[in-house]
Order: sequence, then structure tokens, then C-alpha cells
Amino acid sequence: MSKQRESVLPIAAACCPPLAVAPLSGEQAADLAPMFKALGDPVRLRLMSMIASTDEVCVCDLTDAFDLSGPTISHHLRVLREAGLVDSERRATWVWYRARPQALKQLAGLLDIATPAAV
Amino acid sequence: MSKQRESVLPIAAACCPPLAVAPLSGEQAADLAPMFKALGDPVRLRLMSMIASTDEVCVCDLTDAFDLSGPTISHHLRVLREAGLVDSERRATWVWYRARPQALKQLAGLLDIATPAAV
DNA sequence: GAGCTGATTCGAGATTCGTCAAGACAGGGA
DNA sequence: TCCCTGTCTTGACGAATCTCGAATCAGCTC
Repeated sequence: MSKQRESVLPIAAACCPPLAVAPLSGEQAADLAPMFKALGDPVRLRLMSMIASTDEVCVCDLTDAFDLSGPTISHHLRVLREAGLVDSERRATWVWYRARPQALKQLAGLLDIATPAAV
Repeated sequence: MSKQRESVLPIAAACCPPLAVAPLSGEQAADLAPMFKALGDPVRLRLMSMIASTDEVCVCDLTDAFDLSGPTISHHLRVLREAGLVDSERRATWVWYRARPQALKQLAGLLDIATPAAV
């Protein structure tokens, strides 16, 4: 991530109507599934929530919150980054992570239920 | 699924504020991650969209839509079912699947972005 | 009851994933 | 310049996942 060329992300590729409105094509599903998959691990879901609930987070703070090794946290952050859910930026010694609201919004829209009364 | 006792699902366990509002606890993340994980496979994501976009779908129709064997489709449907995302019901010879709007709504709420202006 | 159709479960093989230890790289301070 | 701190990458291993064929179960029709 030292290189910022990952700004070309799979986000724009998929912009679909809610699941409850129309079925996805195979291609759309293949584009979107990695995002859900990235959130499908408890550690990554918690990392995502920690990153999204503040403006920026330092890796050092994230590492301290888990009983996992540094490389493991780094690996999970990389998965989130490659899924387009977060951005990273090196600033002096530390690396800071920031959420990508676009991506979260896209997933939320996909899961939106057309019938609010449905229970 | 022949037995309907799976109606006791992990849904009620987790009911959390949006990711962008407060970080998840380890327990909350462990409850929610399986749902995202279930949607993290292209085949399952497409199955979910096919089920959610109509009232009910017969397994036979789902199987026909993929180049996969029956047991494989059955496996993916089981994952969706155990994650609490769909319900199944046997009616005569056929088994019908239905989405659980509660679950989709919960996930959508979790991904909701507090700042609609954010881009 | 016998036979048929549809769906699930079981068992096995190949692939992917999660984790860590060791090494490499980037940047700041003496 | 050299060393130290902090982070990422690489390589490796066990565990979980995806897929299929074969066998099993559920229900209808004759």
C-alpha cells in the first residue's frame, strides 16, 4: 500500500439495484462478493467498525486492540483495502486508515429492503 | 431443513448501531460476520438476489440457473439458511425458499452511513 | 407396496483462508 | 552514518471451503 495506485478500485464496476428488486448477474455478483467476503471475518468486521467510527486510525491502535500478531492485522487490513472498503496513507512512521463511505453505502443500498413493513 | 427447528436463528443475538457510529465488540462481530461471509460467495450472493427479488423460489428453478450440481446448490442454500438469511419450506415434492427481510434489514442498517453528504 | 422425481447428506479431492515467524523496507533521532 | 522503531512482505502450515459423485430421504403416482 506504500504505493497509492490502488485508488483504481472495483467500486465503480458494480452499482446495482437492491437485492430485493432484481437478481444480480453473474458478473455483478462476482464484483460485489469480495466486499461481503472481506466483512465475513470477525476480525475484519471489527477492524472495519473501528476504522469507520472515527475519521482516521493508526495501525498501532488497531494492533493493540487484538490478541493477534502485527502481520496478521496487516494481512486483514490488506484484504479490506483490496476490497475497496478502506484507504491507507503513510504519514511519517505510521500508517493511517480511513473508511470509504462510498463502498459502505453501495453495500447498504444493495441490502435495502423495498418493503419497510415487511417483518 | 427437513426439520423446521432452525427457526431459532442467530438473528436476534446481534442488533447493533451502524459501523460508522460505534465499533463492534468481539462478540457482536462474531455474531454478524457469518451473515456477511454467507454473502461473500458469488454463487450465494446471486442465489440470495434471486430469492429476495421474488416471494418464493423453488430449488429446481435455482439449480437450473447455474452450471453447478444439485448438491452444490443445496450446500450453498444451507449456508444461507444457517446464516439466517433465508427460510425453507417443503411443499409436496418441492422445497421453496424465501428471504428473511429482518436479516437483510439488519445488515443494511449496520452499513448505514451517518453522513449522507460523504463522498 | 413399487417405482419415480426432487432435494439433501455423506465422503473425497483440490483450492483458498487465517495465522505466525522471519526477513525487508521506510522514516526519525543520536 | 548508524541504529532504532514501526509496518509490510514472504514463506509455510493447519483449518476451512467449494465442488462433485454416490447414497439416502421425502413425497407423489400407479
